[in-house]
Amino acid sequence: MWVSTRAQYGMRALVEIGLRGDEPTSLKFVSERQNISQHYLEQIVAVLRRAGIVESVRGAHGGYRLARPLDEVTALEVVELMEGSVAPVSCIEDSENCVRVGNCSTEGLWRKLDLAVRAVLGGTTLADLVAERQLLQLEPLPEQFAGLN
Amino acid sequence: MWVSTRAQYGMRALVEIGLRGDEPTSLKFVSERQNISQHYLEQIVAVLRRAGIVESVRGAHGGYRLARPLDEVTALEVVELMEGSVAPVSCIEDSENCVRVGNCSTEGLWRKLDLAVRAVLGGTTLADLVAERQLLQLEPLPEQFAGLN
DNA sequence: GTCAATTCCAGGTAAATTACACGGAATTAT
DNA sequence: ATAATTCCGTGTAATTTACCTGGAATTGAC
Repeated sequence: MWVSTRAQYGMRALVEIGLRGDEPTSLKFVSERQNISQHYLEQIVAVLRRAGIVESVRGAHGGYRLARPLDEVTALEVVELMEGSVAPVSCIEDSENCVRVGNCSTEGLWRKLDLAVRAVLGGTTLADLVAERQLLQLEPLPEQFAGLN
Repeated sequence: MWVSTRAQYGMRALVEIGLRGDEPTSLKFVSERQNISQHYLEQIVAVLRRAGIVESVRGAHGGYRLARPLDEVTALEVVELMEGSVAPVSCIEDSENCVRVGNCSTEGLWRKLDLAVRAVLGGTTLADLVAERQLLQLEPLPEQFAGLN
């Protein structure tokens, strides 16, 4: 039930980018604040760009900004994009994939799990995460967390 | 958000074993009915045995039976055992693991996800799965599914 | 007491995935 | 011009996954 670092980093990067509104946010900035390899971030954000979640501004003082309003990007969309799928087992996505489909003792369980995951991720948008992040920033953070979260 | 085949196979094997009550069920039988490599099953069931979920009967006509009542084995226990953990990210299991803990914009999301997964898996026992399996068997299956599910 | 059916065990392994790094080309504000 | 950035293809080490191999130990049936 693991979420890859690609998806984790993608989410954290989007919050960072979303937080700064229309001003383009550079990956150098994100990578420093979030302690993520810049080169790795490039690959991750490239996927987000091709999917129309962020848009890029090239050149000096360039960076990325959200291509859509905060509340129109769900965590489900992001995780599904970075992960390929959120389904716990292959037969749920791709019914053809399994001879047992419709006749399997565990199919119902995985289906319930899939729905629960989709409910949580689909019910959370970047707007929620940015809001949470801003709340956190109100309380001054201890030194060790400076520049993080 | 993937569940490994180890966990999938483990669940299916347990349903098969649970279905036959006190009579020990051989892995040959399980592997044929469920189309799972017998050697791979050995490794999986060995883990279940060491965890006290099944017990073995050695020798001819041996096999495995459940070590506990059907309704005292949750899917959560099995998946957690086979997978090591069901947490979506490491910082949830092991708070020490993350400098950002308590100060992270995405922590809440992963925590909600973890709870939802635990609710579904923890709310399902082998008794539920065996019952579902028995319902399926009432309707005669098409030829191609004979011996499956 | 032999034989067949089984669990038990200690390895090995090929393929895929993950989480990056490397090196540079193209673009643009200053 | 220069410096800051995105963009792009490729490489790679480590880990994980999903198995297989080859046997030893145990036990019921005859």
